[in-house]
Amino acid sequence: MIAKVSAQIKDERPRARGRPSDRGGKADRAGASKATRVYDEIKESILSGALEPGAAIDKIELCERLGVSRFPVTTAINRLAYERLVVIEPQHGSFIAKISADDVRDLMILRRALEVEIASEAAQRLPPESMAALERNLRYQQAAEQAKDLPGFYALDVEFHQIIINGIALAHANDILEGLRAHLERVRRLLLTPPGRLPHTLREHRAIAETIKSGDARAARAAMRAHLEQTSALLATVSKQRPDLFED
Amino acid sequence: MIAKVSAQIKDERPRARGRPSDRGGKADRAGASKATRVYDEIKESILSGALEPGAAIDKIELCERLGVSRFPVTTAINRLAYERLVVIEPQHGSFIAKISADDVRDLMILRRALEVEIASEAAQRLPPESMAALERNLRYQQAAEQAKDLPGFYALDVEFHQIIINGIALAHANDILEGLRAHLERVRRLLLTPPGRLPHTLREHRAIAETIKSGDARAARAAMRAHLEQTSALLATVSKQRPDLFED
DNA sequence: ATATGCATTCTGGCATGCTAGCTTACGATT
DNA sequence: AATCGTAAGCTAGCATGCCAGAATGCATAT
Repeated sequence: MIAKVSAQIKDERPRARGRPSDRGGKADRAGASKATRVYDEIKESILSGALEPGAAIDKIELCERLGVSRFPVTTAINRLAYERLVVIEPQHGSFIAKISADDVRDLMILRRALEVEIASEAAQRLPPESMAALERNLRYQQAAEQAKDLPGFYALDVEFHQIIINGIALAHANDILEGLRAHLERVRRLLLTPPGRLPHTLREHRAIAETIKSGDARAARAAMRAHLEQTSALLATVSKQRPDLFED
Repeated sequence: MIAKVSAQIKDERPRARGRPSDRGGKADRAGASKATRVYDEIKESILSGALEPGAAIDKIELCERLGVSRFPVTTAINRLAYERLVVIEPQHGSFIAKISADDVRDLMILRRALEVEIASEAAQRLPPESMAALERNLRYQQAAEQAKDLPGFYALDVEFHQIIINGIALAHANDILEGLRAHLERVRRLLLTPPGRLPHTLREHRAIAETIKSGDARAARAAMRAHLEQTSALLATVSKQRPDLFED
């Protein structure tokens, strides 16, 4: 028996299903590769705002703090660069991507385009389980709204949209929207949604669920479009009040 | 202007080391990093069909053939895995992603959703230079159609759509559609478009350009939707004739 | 003959040392 | 004093060696 040190590597369980970007689940920190763990760590820091736009990423410090070598960190940063959350300047440094107001606008256009189409598809072929999940989610939303639980409501909001996407099994759409939402999430955490909008949002969600349930693709389209146009408008107005948060 | 592939890296021009006449091949991207060159190389092989779906990627052979170490190859394959063109199975191997008929259908839904929205935006704010480029592109398309130059026509087809996207400066949309098109390109090269459709395609392109020029967002939407629904239908019917090319 | 176990030999993940470009700051020259 | 050239210190890119998991094939036992 060799007295191998292997530092803190003890409970490595690389599950057979080791995909770089699995579903949007939360409990995916256990059996992943080091690169994936570092990726998750940095991404969370970016989305939460702990790493501010434009800030340099100190790889060495990250290596020491996470107890890994530079390789997983480099791999993780490459992934983040691919989704444009960081910008790599060769032979110079890696930096947290800045947010431009134009980008936010564009991202919302794209998100709207995709989700409107998805709503249409869902009206035609959302499986009953997903419909049930949607209605259950709406009941929780109501509870969160009455309790004025803003973070809870937001989590349910995200889940609401995800149930629809997962229901119609558009794997690529899910990936893409995940990427879009990552960017939008950054600004959302900067610009707090006014609590007064919760009842409206809940109403809009209900309208979406109802139109999907009725199977009316056109109505579902319209409901989703109206909902996301509200969100777009909100982002636009609030971001105008805080131009300091954006570049250009 | 040619869209830069994976433009998350700001500048790339590391001078090659002491090996002036590396490969006698074409110096298509002499200024890019090795990882990017390998990425381009593999991607082209996948899109062209030289590497068939399901095939294993022999890293060592790639290293020797391209004269690089395993690092750039690993980095390149990681990027490709991120866009789902290859599947990495840890401790087992990396394989060219298979094509499923469902994926093709989903990808076309997404592409349609995005491009319809983009057409609408373009009708409202496509700059005159892009409009001019569009009209010039259409004249070339006519020439290619009359010459029955199928590859040439396809290249112009791709450019046509790209002019619109670049014109309204949706950087993210460009990236995403680039990724979608990469997948769709694979099946396109497998399923040759019947030459008889060229005149129809040209007519549809003209209709799109005209509606954009007129500034009628709704009409542009409809024209783009009609065009891409034709493409979807074509892909669907032809792929039914060749089920052997897909999995499931 | 079949099934089981073991070892060979693949593979990708990871650690680490080296190379070269970019930035900055400091000192020399005018 | 202002400017320019140079060197020092950063960085990411790259090469390479090692490790562990996973398939494969062979040998052995039943």
